[in-house]
Amino acid sequence: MILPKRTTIYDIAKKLNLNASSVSRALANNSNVSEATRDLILKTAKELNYKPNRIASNLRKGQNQTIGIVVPRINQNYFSNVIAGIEEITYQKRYNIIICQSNESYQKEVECINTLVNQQVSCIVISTSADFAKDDHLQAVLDQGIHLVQFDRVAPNLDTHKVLNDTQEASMEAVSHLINQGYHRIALLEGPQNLSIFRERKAGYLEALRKYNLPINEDLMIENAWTKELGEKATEMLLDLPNPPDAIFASTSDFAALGVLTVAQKRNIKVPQQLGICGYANESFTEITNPPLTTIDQFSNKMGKAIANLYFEEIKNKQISTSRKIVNIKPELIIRASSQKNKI
Amino acid sequence: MILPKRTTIYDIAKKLNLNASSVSRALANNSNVSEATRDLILKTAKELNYKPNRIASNLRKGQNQTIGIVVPRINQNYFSNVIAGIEEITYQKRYNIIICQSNESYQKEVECINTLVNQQVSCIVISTSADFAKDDHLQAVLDQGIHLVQFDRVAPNLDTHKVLNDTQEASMEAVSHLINQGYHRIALLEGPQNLSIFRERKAGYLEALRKYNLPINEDLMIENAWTKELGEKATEMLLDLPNPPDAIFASTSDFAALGVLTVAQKRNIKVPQQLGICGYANESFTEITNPPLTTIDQFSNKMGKAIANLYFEEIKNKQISTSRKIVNIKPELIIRASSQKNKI
DNA sequence: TTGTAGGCGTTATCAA
DNA sequence: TTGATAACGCCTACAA
Repeated sequence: MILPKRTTIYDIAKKLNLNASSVSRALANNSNVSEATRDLILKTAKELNYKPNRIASNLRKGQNQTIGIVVPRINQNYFSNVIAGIEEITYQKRYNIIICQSNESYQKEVECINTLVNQQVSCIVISTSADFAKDDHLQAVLDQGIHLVQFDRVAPNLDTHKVLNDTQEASMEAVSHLINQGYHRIALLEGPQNLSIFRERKAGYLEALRKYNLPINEDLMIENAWTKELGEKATEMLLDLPNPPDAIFASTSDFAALGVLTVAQKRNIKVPQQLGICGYANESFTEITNPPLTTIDQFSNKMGKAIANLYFEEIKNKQISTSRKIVNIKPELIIRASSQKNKI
Repeated sequence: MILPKRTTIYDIAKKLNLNASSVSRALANNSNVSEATRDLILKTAKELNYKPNRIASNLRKGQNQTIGIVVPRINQNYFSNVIAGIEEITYQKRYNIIICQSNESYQKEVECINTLVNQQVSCIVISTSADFAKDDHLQAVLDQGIHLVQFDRVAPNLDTHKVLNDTQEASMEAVSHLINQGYHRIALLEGPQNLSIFRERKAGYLEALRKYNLPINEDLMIENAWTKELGEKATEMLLDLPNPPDAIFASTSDFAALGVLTVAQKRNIKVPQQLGICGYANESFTEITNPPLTTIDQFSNKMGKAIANLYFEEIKNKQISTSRKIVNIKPELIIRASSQKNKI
């Protein structure tokens, strides 16, 4: 492909009988250049339609004004909102973002990290894939001298900057709310327990049961129920129990909660009278189900902004090895009709 | 910030008493290097944890293996699906994507374009903002020797590669379907008419009315009704008419259609018996409203893949000025209960 | 205030 | 098959 040659600082310099370094200084607009020549340079730069070559600049300066982001799926509400939040801040700071998706595969996650390292990004922001196994690849990022911020799904044993939801407390609150509404046999839909966030949500559930002296029943805790379909299957199982639950906390996602609701409607079980439901994530559809779903808002957009701000304010100019900062965004229980037995 | 120095090809060369150019050749793994030395080089590269510096490589090669994407909002279902589709392909080709959002602002769109041009991306993929005014900034991209692919919301007068839905035909089909279901006073919720896709959707609506010899009524066409709230307001107005519509085609979005449904429910108007509804975009929630919404699937993920494939197969190695390719992805009418009066 | 020169890490060309 | 060298476009000591 033949590209029309771009104008460089040399072209500007030549036209004005100046040296390229003067042009560089003028365009950086901080150093010592006489006002006259600076104006002249800026004027001809515009005339010649000069666009700075960031690649060259980055190579010279040894850094890329870019933040790399790795998420399981770009087109999942939660993650796209986090990304949008990050972008809002990075844009103001004239940083770029490069986005990769791991597709919930550890293997691809490793490859994504490699790409970003090769691109010399200044910082990598990551939420790990579901089949997260080891954290060597993340350690390697730090070893390469690249900043690392983990969010949401984090490697618990790796001491890095993190932006988290207090997911255990939120789960505790949700289950406590169900109990206070008069539900006493509360089932749990669990996510993959290799991810700490799902372990924490389970811990919150157990904590609430203990707090209210309710029995802990293994039959009521269903593993890996984190899609609508798996939520449906789990619900079928639960409702077929000799002693079925009177409420289900879909700690994995609102999609699972939707699965619960679907099965309840199919079986003509009244929600919330006969079955209470609580989901997780405050997906937009939870408002419009019938009845609307109680759920937990994670403030994904705010998390994104927190991640970016953490980088610019606390991390950017520090050494890799110092001071890990943990930011906690408090999630919020959104109480809707699907769990309000008392109100009926 | 003090970075631990990365290993370069020189480090490898020094260790092996070779020249950097040999190392470069070995790593590029195509040119003429003896197998023995190549193996040696690859081995020590791994030992020294060598990571290629893509920035330097890109500078030297005068091209960035990166595609820049500009969309109104990252966290809108349609766009995040398109992006996910693009990423699937670019990832295989070892390209990166840089994503910017214009936030529906023309001003920010121009700035995004500039950033991407400065980053020397190989190609810019764009869907314009709602207050799209001029296409100078897009023309400028081409003038800079950067490939341009427009999708969905395109500048109609700018002759570039485009990936489109045949939105007029889809609208025509949708309205024809409503007519065939027995609705005869069909209202239209319009999007901003400065965007060609919304003009086309209106054209499809008018085409269907003409085809079936139905009168065209200005009162039934509501401008700028493209959010849930605006959809609600528009519906209130329409239902207050002396001669209200018996169906509403929310050509702008499913969110607007949801607004229609909300107002209908509030007024105890039965859907689809008394009011037919059709939305646009096949958002995930349309399946679970009560009744489920008839809508149009745009195959956003497929569009994303088509965009990326178009670039790699048709554009990448050609000159900017030659052969504009237009790819049409046929959208599909998804018929659900909200428009099926006949079935009742 | 301006000019000179060297280098960031690669790759491409030419010569050996 | 390998080595030497220049160049991609920019920035920054240092000298003038």
